[in-house]
Amino acid sequence: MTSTNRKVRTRFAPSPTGGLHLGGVRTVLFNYLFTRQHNGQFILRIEDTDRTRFVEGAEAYIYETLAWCGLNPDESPAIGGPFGPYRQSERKAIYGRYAEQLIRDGYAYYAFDTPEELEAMRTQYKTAENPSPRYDSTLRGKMHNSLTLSSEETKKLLDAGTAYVIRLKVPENETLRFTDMIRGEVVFNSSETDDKVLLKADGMPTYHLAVVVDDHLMEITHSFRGEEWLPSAPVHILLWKYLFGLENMVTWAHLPLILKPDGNGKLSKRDGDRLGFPVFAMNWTDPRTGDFTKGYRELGFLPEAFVNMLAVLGWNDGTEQELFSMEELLQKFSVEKIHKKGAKFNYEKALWFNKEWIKKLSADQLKPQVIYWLKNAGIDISGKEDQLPGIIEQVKDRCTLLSDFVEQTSFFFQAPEKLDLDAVLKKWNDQKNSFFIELIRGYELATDFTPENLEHSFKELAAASQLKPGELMLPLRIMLVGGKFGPHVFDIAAAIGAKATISRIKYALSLLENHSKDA
RNA sequence: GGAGCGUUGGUCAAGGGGUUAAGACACCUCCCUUUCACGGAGGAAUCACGGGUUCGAUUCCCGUACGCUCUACCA
Repeated sequence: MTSTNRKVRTRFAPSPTGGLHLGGVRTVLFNYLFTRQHNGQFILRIEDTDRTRFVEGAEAYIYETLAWCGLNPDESPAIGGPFGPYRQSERKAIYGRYAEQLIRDGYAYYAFDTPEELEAMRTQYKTAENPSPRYDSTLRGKMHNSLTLSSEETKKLLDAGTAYVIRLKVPENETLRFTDMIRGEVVFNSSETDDKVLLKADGMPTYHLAVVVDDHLMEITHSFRGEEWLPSAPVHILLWKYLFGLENMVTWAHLPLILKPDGNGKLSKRDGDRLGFPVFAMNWTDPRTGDFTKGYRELGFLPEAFVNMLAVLGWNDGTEQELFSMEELLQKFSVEKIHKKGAKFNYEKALWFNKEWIKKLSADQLKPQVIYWLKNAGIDISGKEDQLPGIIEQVKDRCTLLSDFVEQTSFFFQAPEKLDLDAVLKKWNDQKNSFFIELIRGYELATDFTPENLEHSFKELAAASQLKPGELMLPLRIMLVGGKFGPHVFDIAAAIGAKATISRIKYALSLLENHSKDA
């Protein structure tokens, strides 16, 4: 009946008020997957009708986030399209016309109540049973509007330039229903919704008017939005009915919320700050306050992992599979399998996804990212680029975040800055010291510096010195790597070469000697 | 207060009238590993509660409880 024969068109309609929240990106993802599966078009529309909340740079941030995630729109303010403009602030006149039309048709009215009057109404009618009185059919007769005023009075006020809003005249006791793609049929009674403001005093529309008008004008067929919008669906249903016909209404899908890990409730940026994980996709600095908020990208997440993690937060294909590439998501995603229940966000699991994706990607695929992180950390890899894929291959199973590549690979390029001497000091003695002096001699003479040869001569010397190799390997590791981590120690020695190996051993020996003296 | 939505292990979840109720994260034990990881083996749930329907309900229906969202000239 509705849009089955129309070309699928969806939209993501964020407000440019700050960084993009996890939930926002997931909404984009589901939009995108659904749209691509139906060979439709995905539109980015900027809902900047609230001038007071507009934040410079937020729109650019949105483009960058979508690009990073590989979720680019087909139409947007930046790239244009046949249904522009795509910024609601630039469509102001359009909404005004529809609001006036609603008034002419008797579905809306002018309201002149000042904020103070509204406040007075709320306190006056507030009772224990009704803590938040609404501007609705029961009360509008008592307020200052074109329904209670004579048409002459109304005209006079309008002509005098009196500030006004246009409110929807919500009918009494009307059953309003629609079929949600995720929840099935949802029913409301119109008496439960108030006379929502459609057009604000500054002439800008509220979300309710703008979303319906634009969805119609932009020929949107399916609308994915967060569950927090469900209670305002009756307003939108009414608007569709009065303006464009219920038969043309978009098909809605109200997505479950992403909840905070502890306790309950919507996940907010503050929860991330409090619990120590990002909620925004990328770093964000509020230009007004200077407040800085960390993002997933800069923390060292791969976009593949970020998208994957979001996809399975509230969706699952019914199998055991958890790791999905974008191609697989495009193939397997289905709205029917989106959950109804909100999911508590689990950062540990998000890290796990990143770790899995680092393991999953090849060294070549990881290489540009690793180079970026190493350069950022001031590590000079010049002359060793060719070795990088091999090095990445050796350490990638040990990395959870891309940033971990710095610690896990830096010792291949430069001597460790700090040595975990405590790890060796406890069991250090002259015998071991002599062993390493001998080892240096041996390695200086070594012609074939392969891991196998190095290990072989190391063990031979250990046996000759009557020492257990196990007690010597950790010291060697500390000397070369700086700490108790990393790939096999002889692989590292071979990779950095004889010269570096020997100088690092010598340097460590000198430190150990000083410590022994001190003690 | 009201309305709407929801309720399978600590978390994410599969499943769905008859099952030993999958799997993953985290946690614990062990194996592998002369580091750290990877990997491997194992450990824990009568599916919120109460009624129905049924030969049989975690699965269907109705209540209850609990939770969430909304209740702005914000989206």
